[in-house]
Amino acid sequence: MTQEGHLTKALHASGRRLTRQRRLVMEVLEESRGHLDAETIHDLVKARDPRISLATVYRTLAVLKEMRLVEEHRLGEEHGHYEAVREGPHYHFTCLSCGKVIEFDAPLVTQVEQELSEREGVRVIGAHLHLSGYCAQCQTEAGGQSDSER
Amino acid sequence: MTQEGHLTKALHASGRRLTRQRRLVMEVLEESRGHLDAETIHDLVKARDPRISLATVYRTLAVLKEMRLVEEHRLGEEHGHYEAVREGPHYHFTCLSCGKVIEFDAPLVTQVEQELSEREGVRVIGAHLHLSGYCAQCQTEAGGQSDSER
DNA sequence: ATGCAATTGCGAAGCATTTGCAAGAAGCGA
DNA sequence: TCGCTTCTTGCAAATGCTTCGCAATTGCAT
Repeated sequence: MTQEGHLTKALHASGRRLTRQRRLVMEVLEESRGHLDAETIHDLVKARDPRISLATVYRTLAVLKEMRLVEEHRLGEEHGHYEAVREGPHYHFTCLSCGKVIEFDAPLVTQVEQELSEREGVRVIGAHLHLSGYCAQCQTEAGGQSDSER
Repeated sequence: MTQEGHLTKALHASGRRLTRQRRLVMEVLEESRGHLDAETIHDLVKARDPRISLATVYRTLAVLKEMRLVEEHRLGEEHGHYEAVREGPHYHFTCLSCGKVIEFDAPLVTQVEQELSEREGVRVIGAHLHLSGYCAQCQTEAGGQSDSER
C-alpha cells in the first residue's frame, strides 16, 4: 500500500482521483520494466480488467506523464513507448536489426547540459539521448553493416 | 550545377531518377536551413511549383533519408521535422515555452558512444540528443519554472 | 526520337492518438 | 453511511500525420 498511497497523494495534489484504471496502468508499467507501447499496456491491463478502454490508457499515460511518473520515448521514431520513471537519468540504444533496447547511464550528458546552459543561457529540464546501431549479437550473426534493414 | 549534379549521381547510384519534385524538395531544405515539417516543405515547394503533392513530399523525404542526405527528427515528440544533413553531428535543444530550436555540437557524445560500444559490444550508427527546457528569453519573460505549460 | 521502368498526383486507406458526450465512480462533507 | 459534486470512463467518431493503389507522366538509357 506504500506506492499506491504515494500515487493517491500525487493525484490528489493536482485535484485528481485514484481510479482502478490508473492504478492498473501504473502497476503494469512498474512490473514489466520495459518500454511498452500503448497497445501493449492496454492488453496487459485488460488481462486484469477487461473493461478498460484504450482511450483511457492514453488519457492515463498523459496524466502520469504530466506528473512525471512516466516517461514517453519515441524509440524507433515510430509510435510512443512508455516507462515508469526510476532513479536517475538513463538513455537508450536501439538495435536496428533486432529491435532490442539497451538502457545505459552517461554522466557526460549532464556535462553537455551544463555547457549548453552556460553558453546559451538556457535552462535544461529534460534530456533524451537515443543511440542506434547494431547489438553485439546482430553484428556477429549477419555482419550487420548492410543497408538491408527496414 | 555542382550540388545538383551530386544529387543526380547519388540518385542514379541507386537506380533512381532526378525529378523536378526531388530537386525542389532538396533545394528548399538546403536554403531554409531549419527543421521543417512535411507540411511546411510542401508549402514552400508549392510556391515554386503548385502541382506538387504532399504524398510526393513524403516519398521524397523517405528517399533522401535513405540516401542519408536528410535527417528526420521527432523534436517536440509530435510530428516529424526534416533537415538537410550538414557536416558533423549536431544536436537539438527545444524551448518548451516558445518552441525555439537551438542546435549545438557536443563532442562528449562521441565519447559516450565509445564507452557504450566497449561496454556492450554494440556498433553505434546514429545518435540523437534532444534536450528541452526554457530558452534565455522565456526564462526572463515569465520566470518559466512553473508547470503551466500544456 | 523511342520505350520501359521509375515517379507523380490524386484520393482513399492506415495508424496512433485525441475528443465529445452521456453514464459511472471517487471522495468530500453531513 | 448517504448524497452530491466533480472527475473519469467507454464508446465511437474524429483528427492528424503518413502511406498506398493505380492510372497517367516523365526521366533517361539506347
